Amino acid sequence: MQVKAVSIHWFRQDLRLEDNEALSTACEQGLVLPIYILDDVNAGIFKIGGASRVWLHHSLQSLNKSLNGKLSVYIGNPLDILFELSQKYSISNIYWNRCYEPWQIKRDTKIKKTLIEHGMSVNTYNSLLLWEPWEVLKSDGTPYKVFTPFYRNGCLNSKTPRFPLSIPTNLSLMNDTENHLTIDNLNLLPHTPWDKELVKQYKIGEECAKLKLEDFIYKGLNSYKDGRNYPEKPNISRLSPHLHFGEISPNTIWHSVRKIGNNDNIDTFCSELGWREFSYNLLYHNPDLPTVNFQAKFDKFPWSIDKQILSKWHKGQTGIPIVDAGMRELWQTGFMHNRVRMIVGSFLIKNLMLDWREGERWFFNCLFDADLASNSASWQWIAGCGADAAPYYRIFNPVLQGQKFDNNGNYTRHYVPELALLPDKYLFNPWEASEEALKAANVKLGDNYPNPIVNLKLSRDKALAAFKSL
DNA sequence: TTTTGAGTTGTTCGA
DNA sequence: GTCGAACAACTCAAA
Repeated sequence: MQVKAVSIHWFRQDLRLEDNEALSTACEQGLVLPIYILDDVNAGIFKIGGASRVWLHHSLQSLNKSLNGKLSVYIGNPLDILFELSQKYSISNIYWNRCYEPWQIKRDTKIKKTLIEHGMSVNTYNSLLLWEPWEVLKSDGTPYKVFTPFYRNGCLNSKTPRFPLSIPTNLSLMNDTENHLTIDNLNLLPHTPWDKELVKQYKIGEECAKLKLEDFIYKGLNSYKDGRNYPEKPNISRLSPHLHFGEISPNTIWHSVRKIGNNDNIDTFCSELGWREFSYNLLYHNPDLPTVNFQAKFDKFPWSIDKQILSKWHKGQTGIPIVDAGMRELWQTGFMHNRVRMIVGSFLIKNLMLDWREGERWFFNCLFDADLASNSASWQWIAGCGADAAPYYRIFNPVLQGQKFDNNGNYTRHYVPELALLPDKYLFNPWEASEEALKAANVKLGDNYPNPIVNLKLSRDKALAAFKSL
């Protein structure tokens, strides 16, 4: 007699066993069929980017291993797949953890409705956010637009985030034996093997995420508040890709850090999780956030369109060392330090005057941690058109930023080795170095390193005038 | 309804 | 070299 599963657990952005409320609850009911569905159909223009696919591939491999090879994977429209599976194995309980991107909400609402109409039970949980976006609202019932009150009043003054659940001990799994699709068949890896070098730098999966958190608490957290600004220092957690795919839950991170105690470093780190919540909250209440200026007055901003200039920004060939270092870090590692994200973002928008959506698109495709909510909220923020955004006159000077936050030049020299021999004084502004200094460092501007593609002062003044005219 | 205080991340200029 | 003010008023949140 065929053994019948009681439930399906549909893995999405919760690729873990620990603190997975939907999975734990499904396991309490009995035998579970765990599945993953690659859905590029419903995602449309928001389907996951190139780097994220690579991460996803390895994360699924890791998850499958934790599930003793019982993960069944599919490509296609989740409604059809769930419906077929439930018919084939007579399963009437479906479990998943909620996702919050607008296209996912639309899809999942329809799936839930249809399945319920067919007599099934659909059980959904929160394992991605600390607070539900529809629960954090002002007293008048409308969403927050400023971070500090959102975080202090909306989040910290409301209920304590759920304490993490342990790995289910009663994990009893089956797979779909008639499905022969493997994780390799999802074709998440690129045809040209650019991913090999990138992946070498990471350990992907739930166990590694947990170790990384412990390592950060031990080595990075103590000087987080200050150290997080320096791209060369080991004070950042680098948990973002793990968090995006749900290899670790925000609750696990929150409570692991909170139980240590209270100090500025811990508070600052927690507030970064708060910024993630704020981004999700903004996206939930403003589904157009990835494509439309949050502040409508920016709709008439005179963005420049110059594919060649944009391409130089992509490649890290702008002639501005700290900008090129950041863009090359992104290309070579699938990650960019937050301080440098702000610098390259400010440069794209306020010096090159290119549309923030160009930067958003590039980041979304290149970042392992690409996350629709965080990415769009952050680009809108740096562009000045977002919620609680940087004022327009707050334009980063990439020379000063380099001198201040990469003060020994280690970061810039690592990613822009052609400038490595320049003394600190000229590392961030080689165009101001004397002929002799350049020659001594074997730098030939316009030859082995580009001249700056814009004049920083003139472009700054131009941007100030354009923003002021709004 | 009105009022009041506050608002992630910066730079430049002039005293 | 250091420091405060200006940038420019505006919107938001909460009492």
